[in-house]
Amino acid sequence: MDYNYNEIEQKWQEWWRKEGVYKVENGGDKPHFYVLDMFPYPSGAGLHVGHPLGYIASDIYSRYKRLQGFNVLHPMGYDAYGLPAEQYAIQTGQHPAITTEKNISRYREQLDKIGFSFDWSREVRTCEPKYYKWTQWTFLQMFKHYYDNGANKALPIASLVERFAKQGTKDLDAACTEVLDFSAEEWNSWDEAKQQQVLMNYRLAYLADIPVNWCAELGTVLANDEVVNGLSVRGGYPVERKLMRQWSLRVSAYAQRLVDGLEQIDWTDSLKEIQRNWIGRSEGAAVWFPLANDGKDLKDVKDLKDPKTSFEIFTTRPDTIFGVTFMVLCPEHELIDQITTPEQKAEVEAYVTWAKNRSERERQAEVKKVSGVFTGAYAINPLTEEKIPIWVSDYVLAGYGTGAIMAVPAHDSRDFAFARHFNLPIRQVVSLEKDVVSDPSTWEESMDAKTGYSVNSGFVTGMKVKEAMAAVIDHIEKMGIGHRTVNYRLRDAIFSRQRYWGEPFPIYYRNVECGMRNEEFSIPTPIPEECLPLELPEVSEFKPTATGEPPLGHAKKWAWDTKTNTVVDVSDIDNKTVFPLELSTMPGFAGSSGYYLRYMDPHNDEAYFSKDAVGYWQKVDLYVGGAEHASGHLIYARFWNKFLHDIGMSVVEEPFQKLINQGMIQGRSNFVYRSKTDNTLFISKGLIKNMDDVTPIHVDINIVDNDVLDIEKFRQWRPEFSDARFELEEGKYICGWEVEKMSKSMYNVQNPDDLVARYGADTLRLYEMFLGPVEQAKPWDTNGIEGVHRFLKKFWKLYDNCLTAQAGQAGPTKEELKVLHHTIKKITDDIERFSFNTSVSNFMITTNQLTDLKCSSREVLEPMAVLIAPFAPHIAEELWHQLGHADSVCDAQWPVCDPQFLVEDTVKYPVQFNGKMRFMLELPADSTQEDAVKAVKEAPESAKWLTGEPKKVIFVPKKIINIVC
RNA sequence: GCGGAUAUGGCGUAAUCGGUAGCCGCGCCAGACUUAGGAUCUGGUUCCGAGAGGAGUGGGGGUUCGAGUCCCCCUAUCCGCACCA
Repeated sequence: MDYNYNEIEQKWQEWWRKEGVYKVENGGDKPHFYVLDMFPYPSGAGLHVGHPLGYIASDIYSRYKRLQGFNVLHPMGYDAYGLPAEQYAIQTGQHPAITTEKNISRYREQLDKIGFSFDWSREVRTCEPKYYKWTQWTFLQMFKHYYDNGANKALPIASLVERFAKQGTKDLDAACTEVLDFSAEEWNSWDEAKQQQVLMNYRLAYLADIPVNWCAELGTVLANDEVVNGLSVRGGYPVERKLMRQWSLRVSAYAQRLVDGLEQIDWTDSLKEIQRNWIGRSEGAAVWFPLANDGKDLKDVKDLKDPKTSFEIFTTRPDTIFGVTFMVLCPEHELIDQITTPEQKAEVEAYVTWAKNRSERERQAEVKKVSGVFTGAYAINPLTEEKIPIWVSDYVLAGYGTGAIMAVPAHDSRDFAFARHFNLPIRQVVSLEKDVVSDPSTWEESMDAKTGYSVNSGFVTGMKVKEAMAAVIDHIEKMGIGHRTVNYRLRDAIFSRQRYWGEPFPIYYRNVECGMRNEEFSIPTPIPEECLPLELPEVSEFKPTATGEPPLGHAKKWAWDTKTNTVVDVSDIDNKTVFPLELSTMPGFAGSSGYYLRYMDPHNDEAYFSKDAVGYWQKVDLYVGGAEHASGHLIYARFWNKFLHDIGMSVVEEPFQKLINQGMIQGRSNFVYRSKTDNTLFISKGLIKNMDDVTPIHVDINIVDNDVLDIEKFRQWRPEFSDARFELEEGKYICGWEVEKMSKSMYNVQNPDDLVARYGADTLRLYEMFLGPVEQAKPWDTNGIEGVHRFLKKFWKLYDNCLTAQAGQAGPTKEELKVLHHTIKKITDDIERFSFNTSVSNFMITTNQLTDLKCSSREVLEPMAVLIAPFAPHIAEELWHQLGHADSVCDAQWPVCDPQFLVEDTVKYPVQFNGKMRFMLELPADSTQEDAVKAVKEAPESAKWLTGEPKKVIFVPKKIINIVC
C-alpha cells in the first residue's frame, strides 16, 4: 500500500474538525498546561515557511503534553488591527475590515493544511468588538488607577482624591509626570477642571503633552520600539520629535517590578538582557547644585533645593564629584532662560532653536558631532565650593534623569569629547593605582571604568571607587543636597495613534467652557463601563481630515450623549449633554497585551475572563514566538498583566513562564552569473575565474534544484533569457547562493502550501524541525526535504507487515523492545528540551533499525505511532486507525520507557594504572570486580603496564577501573 | 562603544555526565534492478596518504589520565542597545 499523504491528511483534518478533537474545557481532574503562540498579523502576503516554524514546535509540545495526560490549552487568533490594512484602505478605498477578513481566511486555510491542534473555538480577533471591549475596559481601569510607590501597586484614583481632600500631597509617594506640592485647602478650593488636570498627573493611563515620535508619512505617532535609527519600523519613513497631546501608559511606574520579575521566569539570558537594557535601571545619586548668581558663594545659599536658585542633576558616579569642571543642561531645560547672561543670550537662543528643530534622524546620525554653547552662568560645586561654568548641549537628553548633568571629562567619554572640543579643563579624580596621577591633557580617551582609587578627591582620596561612591552619597545626604536614587531608561508608552484601524478610546471630552477636544478646559471622561464596547465608527475616508485631525474626524456619528449613553451624530454636540469623542485610536500593542488571558475564557461577555478560568489556567506555561518582540509586546504584556494582577484580575504577576524564541528563517537565494562581455552567456559558478567579469543575477529558487539550474525552465523564465547560452561544468550549471531576507524581489520566498501539496504536511512539519534547533536562525533550504519524505515512506512501509499478515500477532523480540524503549527515552528527552531536530534524526535511526529487524510486532509499532503523533499527526492517526483503534491517536497515552530495556550490554571503562589512564576497556554491563580484574589482565594493552599481580584494584561499575601496581 | 550569542566534514547538523568526534539527513562516489531514471535498494564518503599511519571541533594557552564540552586570552560572524550621565 502506498503512502498517499494528500488523501490521508485531508481525511484526518476533516475528521478532527468534525469530532472536535482539539476542543478544550476549563477544569477537570487532569493537570493543566497552556501552550501559546504569538498570534500573527494577517498580512496580505499570506504565510511563508518562516511563520509555521514556531507553530509547529509549539504544536509538537502541546500534543506531547496532551498525550502525557495534561489538559492542554493551545489556542490561536489574529492580531488583526494594524497599519498595512489601513494603508491598503487609503489606496483602494477597501474597508480594512474586509481586507482583514479576507487575509484571515487565507491564513486559516494555510494553517489548517499543516494540521495544527489549535482549539479554534477559542479564536480571538483583536478587531472584534466583543474582544476589544476588554482592551477598552483595561484602558479605563488604568485611567481609574494610579501607582502608589509605598504600596508598590496600582490603587484606585478615588483613594487618591480622598487623600488630596484630607492632606494634599503630604507624604504622597506616587508615580507621576511632574512632582506636585499642594495642600488639602488648595485642592478643595480648585474647581473640577483643575482637579481633573491634577489627577491626570497620576493616572496610569494619562493624557499629556509629550515629545512624541511623529511620522508625517504615516500621519501618526509611534512608540519607541516602533522607531529604529530615526525611521519607522513599518515603511521606513522619517520620524521627528514633536510635542503633542497624547494618551500614554505609565509603564515606567512598573520599571522595577519589570526588572525584578525577570528573575522568576524561564527565558533565555539574552532575552532577559535585552529587556534589562531596555528598562535600563541605573543606580546613582541626585544632587542639587546651587547657582552662583551675582557672585554668590555656597554660604550665601539658604535653600539648597530651591528650584529657583539650584538645579538637580543625576549621576551614576557620585565619587567623581571632585572632578566636575563644567555642568551641562539639555536644550529644553527650563532654567536656561533664567540663567543665561545678556552677553550669551543671542548665542544660547540660537543654539536652543537649532537643537529643537533637528529631526530625530539628524540627531542620531550626528551623535559623534559635538555641539554646545556656554550660558555665561556658573554653578557651585557643593563639595569643593568651586564655581563651574554651565553649558547647554544636546548630548544631554531632556527625557532622562533631570535633563542636567555634572560633567566629569576625565571619567566620562562624552564629557571628555565635549571638554576637548571646547577646551575645557579636565581633572583626574580616579586612578587605577593608588596615588598615581597622570596629566589628563595627554590622554587620548577618558577613564570610564568603575575601578581603581580616588585621587585629588578631598575626604574620599585613597578610597576604592565603590567605597568613594557610598561615602560621597552619605555626605551629600547629610548635607541635605541630594540622595541615592535609581533612574530608568524605560519611558512611558505612548498610547495614541492617529489612525482609523485600531481600538477607539472610550473617552469623551466633557466640556466646561467651549466645544474643543484636547483643550485645557475640557475634561476627558470615560464612557460608563457598561456601555462598552465603544465600536469603531464608519468613516467616509481613511485619511486624516483636511484640518489634520485623525481619520475618526471623518466619522459622522462620533459624539457621546450622556443622557442616553449612546453614540450620536457629531452635529448633536451641544456641550451640555452631548460631547465629542476621542479621535485617536489605540496602538497595535493594545490588543496583543492581554490576548493570552482572553483565550482562557473567550466568550465571556460579563468579564474580560472569569475568576474560575484564570484560576484554573493561571498563566501561559510555554510561549513561543520571535525575539523581535523583546522590547515591545513582551514588555507591554508583562506590564498589562502586572496591572491586572494589582487590580485582582490575573492571579500571577508574570504571564509567560517559559519563553522559546524561534529563530528567523531567512531565504536562501540562488544566483546565475552573466558574463559582462557577452550578455547571453552564463557561466557556471565553478568556472568563474574572476567575479569581476560576471554579474550575479537572482534566479527563482523554484527552477533550481540543489544549486543545479534547470536550463530549460530558466530560458522560459523570462524573455530576455530565452536565448541564453551556458558554460557548464560536467554538463550542469551550478548556481551560487547566499542567505538573505525572504523576499519576493529576491525570488527566494517559499510558500508552505506548495510544499504541503508536493510532500504533505507531515513532511513539512518534520522537515522544518529537522532543519536545525528551533531557536537558531537558519536559511530555508529545501535540499534536504526529500530525505525526510523518504523517511516517512519508510515509516509507513514498516507497518505493512504488521497490518497485512498474521505476522502482526508475533510477539516482539527483545532486540525490538530495546529499540522501542531507547526511542521512547530519546524522544521524550528531546521534546522536553525542545530539541526537535534530534527527535527527527532519532525517528530515522529507529525506523532503519526496525526495518533491519523486519519488525512486525504490534506491541512495538503501536507505541511508535503514538511517539510520532506530535510530529506527524496525520500519518500517526491513519496508522493508529489501521491498527484497529476507533478513537483518535490524540487520546492515546504517551508510552512509558521500561528501564530494563535500556540496560547496555557493554560499558566502556577507562583503565588507570597508578592513577594514570592507559586505555579503554569494554566490559559486559553486569561485570563484577572479579570480571574486571580478569579482563584487565587479559587485555593486550595491559602487558605494557601490568607486571605481576596488581596491589589493589578499584572497580567502580559504569565508571572506572583503577589499578595500583 | 556597551551587552548577549555563535564558531564542528562539501552543506544542515549530532555528541544530554569531561570518556573511541562527526549520529541522522543532504550532496557526492560505486554498485544492483532497469529500455530509461530526477524511482527504488545496497555499500562508501572528515582531511592528508597508495598504504602503514598521521592530523583534526575558528586561533593561542591552561586544568585533567582524558576537553567539541571546563577556565583564561584572541579572532570572526550574527543579534540587541546606543549621547541614558
